[in-house]
Amino acid sequence: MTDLEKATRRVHEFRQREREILDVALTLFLDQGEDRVTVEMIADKVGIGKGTIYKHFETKNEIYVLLMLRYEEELADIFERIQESDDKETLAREYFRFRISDPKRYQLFDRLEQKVIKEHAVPELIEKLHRIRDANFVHLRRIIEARIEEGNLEDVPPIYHICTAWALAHGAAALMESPFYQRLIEDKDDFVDFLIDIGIRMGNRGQRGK
Amino acid sequence: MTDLEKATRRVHEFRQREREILDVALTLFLDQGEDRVTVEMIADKVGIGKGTIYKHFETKNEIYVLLMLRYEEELADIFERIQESDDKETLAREYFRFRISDPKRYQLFDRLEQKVIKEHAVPELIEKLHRIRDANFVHLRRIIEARIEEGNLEDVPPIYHICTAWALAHGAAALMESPFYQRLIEDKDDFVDFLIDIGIRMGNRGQRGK
Amino acid sequence: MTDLEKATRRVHEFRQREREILDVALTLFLDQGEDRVTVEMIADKVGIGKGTIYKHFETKNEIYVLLMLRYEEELADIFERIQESDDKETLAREYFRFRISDPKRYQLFDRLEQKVIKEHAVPELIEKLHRIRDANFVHLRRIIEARIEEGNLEDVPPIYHICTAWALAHGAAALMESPFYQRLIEDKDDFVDFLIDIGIRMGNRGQRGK
Amino acid sequence: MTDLEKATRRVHEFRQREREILDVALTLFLDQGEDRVTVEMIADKVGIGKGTIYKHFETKNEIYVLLMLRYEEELADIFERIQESDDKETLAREYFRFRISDPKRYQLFDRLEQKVIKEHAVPELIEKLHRIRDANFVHLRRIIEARIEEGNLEDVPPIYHICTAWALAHGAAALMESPFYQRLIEDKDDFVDFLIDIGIRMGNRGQRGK
DNA sequence: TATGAATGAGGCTTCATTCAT
DNA sequence: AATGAATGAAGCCTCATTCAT
Repeated sequence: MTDLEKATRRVHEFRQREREILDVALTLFLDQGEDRVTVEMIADKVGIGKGTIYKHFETKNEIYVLLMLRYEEELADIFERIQESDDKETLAREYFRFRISDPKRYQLFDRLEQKVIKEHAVPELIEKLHRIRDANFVHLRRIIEARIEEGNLEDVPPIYHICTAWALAHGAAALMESPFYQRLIEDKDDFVDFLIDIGIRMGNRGQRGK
Repeated sequence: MTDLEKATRRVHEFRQREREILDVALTLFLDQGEDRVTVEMIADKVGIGKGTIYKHFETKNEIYVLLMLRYEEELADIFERIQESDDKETLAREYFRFRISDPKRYQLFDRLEQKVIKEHAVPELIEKLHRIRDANFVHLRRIIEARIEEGNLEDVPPIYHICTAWALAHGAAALMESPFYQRLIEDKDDFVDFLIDIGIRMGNRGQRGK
Repeated sequence: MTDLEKATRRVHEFRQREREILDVALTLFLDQGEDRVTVEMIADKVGIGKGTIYKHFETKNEIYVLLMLRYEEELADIFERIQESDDKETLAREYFRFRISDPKRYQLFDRLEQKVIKEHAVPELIEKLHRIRDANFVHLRRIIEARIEEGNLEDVPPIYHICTAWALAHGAAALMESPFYQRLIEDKDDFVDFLIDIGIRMGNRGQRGK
Repeated sequence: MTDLEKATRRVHEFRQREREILDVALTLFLDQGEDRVTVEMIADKVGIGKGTIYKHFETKNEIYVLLMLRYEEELADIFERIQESDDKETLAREYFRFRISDPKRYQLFDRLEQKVIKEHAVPELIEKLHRIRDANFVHLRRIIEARIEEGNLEDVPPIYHICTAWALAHGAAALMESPFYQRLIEDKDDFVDFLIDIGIRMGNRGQRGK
């Protein structure tokens, strides 16, 4: 094996470990709440020393943001893959399903973002996060605009439709987790179908009062 | 002044101070985030000693929940006042407006509830909180049922409509706060009208695909 | 009723309340440990205000010492009553029985005395406590001396016999409370008889190695 | 130096520091009373940070119990070393001397055990403490049984003799510390000899009233 | 005289981060 | 590069005592 190969492999292993740390951190955060999870717990579960974590990430806040970035990139992938699809509804449906499917994770990220922003921590990463979201937005906006042009969606600024969808998805994620509301819904699958249906049609033309 | 009057006044002043503490706490929590606000900061701003806070509330968690209770009781008042109204839509509209009007507060409470529940703290108060919510629910449900009977709303379990509305309101509250989405909406009032309109009609009969 | 009578009665009620406070304090201390019992708890159980306690006693430490004084005075009463008795052994036996009979109380006082002395609190009361003990000592010493003269007890300084008896009684009190040792003794009454017997005879002449 | 050696040395140093902390804690507890000694004071005297203490011990209570464990293990060592000795009295004499020799320490532990048990803290360590005591007991019991068989000790359950000895030793330890009794004994050594002698013979056959 | 709200010093504990090895 | 012992700021909470009414 050449030195180059060795170096390459080392870099690869380093990245691999990074991913592993993030995976473990996410699991623990979801399980116990980010406040109860210490850096040491993460290190222990990965099987490395606490100091090693700090070779990969500057602060705990950085871990938070990197997890959010991963999430947003997954979302970007979905957009990418579906882009070409002719089905005008699939995108919206996928978007909702992805966002609602793992509400705990989404809620976690929501909390984390608020916390990190409040502390003005890792501003460059936050910047990057917002850039990716912007990009994802562009995709959404294009779809919306097309559907408005076709006369399917009410002709308001596209951002209105997007934000409304975002709000419903966000609220739905919270709903799923709420122990209070949870116990009042018997057939969860049926309800989710109902909700998604509403989400998809709620901005349709002719749906609001004339 | 009789002894009784004195005692009554003292009780009144005690309650007054309690309210004052809660007001200050809420302001600080909204302003700086509950984690950054220490009990001492609250005491300082009220102009009392740290220990005095603990004459009124057992723990910081109790302050959290009492704030949430106040919120939910305000909501109950709204329901009470509107109850008799004939206007089938007013209730829903008021509900949305109240919930969306102060999103920061709502988000705060959402975070607090999750935190308190995770720590299994002050379970009796949490219990009480949920009881009040249950009561508020009953009002909502009655309206929904009436509108379904009139044939205005799609005939699914009323809870579906309620939860969907809850989700949209919750998501809307979050949306308003999101620094990211915020900067993309120019005419906020117009958008809120759009959103509330959607909220009110989204479960209307005949709106979903046949 | 004359003013004098009124005043007398008031004084009497005041003393009565004082006794009541001490009774309640003792009960609570024995039950929950002096550290866990707050002045407020005592006031609540007596049914008076916290401030009232401080009309009767300067500090919590004073309550401690007054309880110890009561104990030592009870002991003095025993000595008084038995004084005239001819039975040379009764006194010693009574002494042991009294001391051992309520080990929890004795242990409490032991702890309290150490605490108060360590803090150099209420030195006059501590002084008084020691004076009463001295007086009780005199009684004990007289008996011991008489028995030595009769040739029943080994002829060492009387204080030796007294201290040894004190030590055994003290240790016995601790023993009774020890959860560890407690479970190893089946017939407690039988053991106490054995112990008292040993206590009474342990300094008898001719019992030590020649 | 190999990595293994390094690791070994590091472990050794860690244990060493642990011992150091316990030593300092004991000194301070004996000197000023456990309640007046804060964790910070211990850290300061050892010359380390407050947080470091918590790398070694979970709570202040754990420090308490570990000190007690050390004491009980020293006792076990004494038993171990003397085990083979033929001298039937040496064990008892050693036991008494050890227990009485450092009364302040013994009293401290007694207080600590009561406190820790009352708070239901570190139950596993308390469990372990009791196990060691049980083991020490077995040694004592064997000796006692042998002496009963030889006809030297009164034939009552061996536990009676043990508990009586325990009580006397415990009481003697308290006695030595009592500022009150202390000033009445002039020749302390002579008295201790007397006491130990009594301790050793007090259960001898034929000593109780026929 | 009785009250009880107010006080604030002081204790224990947590944990993100640093740095010498 | 990896480690993990050390750090110390910071937070929550307790409670004996005071004092104005």
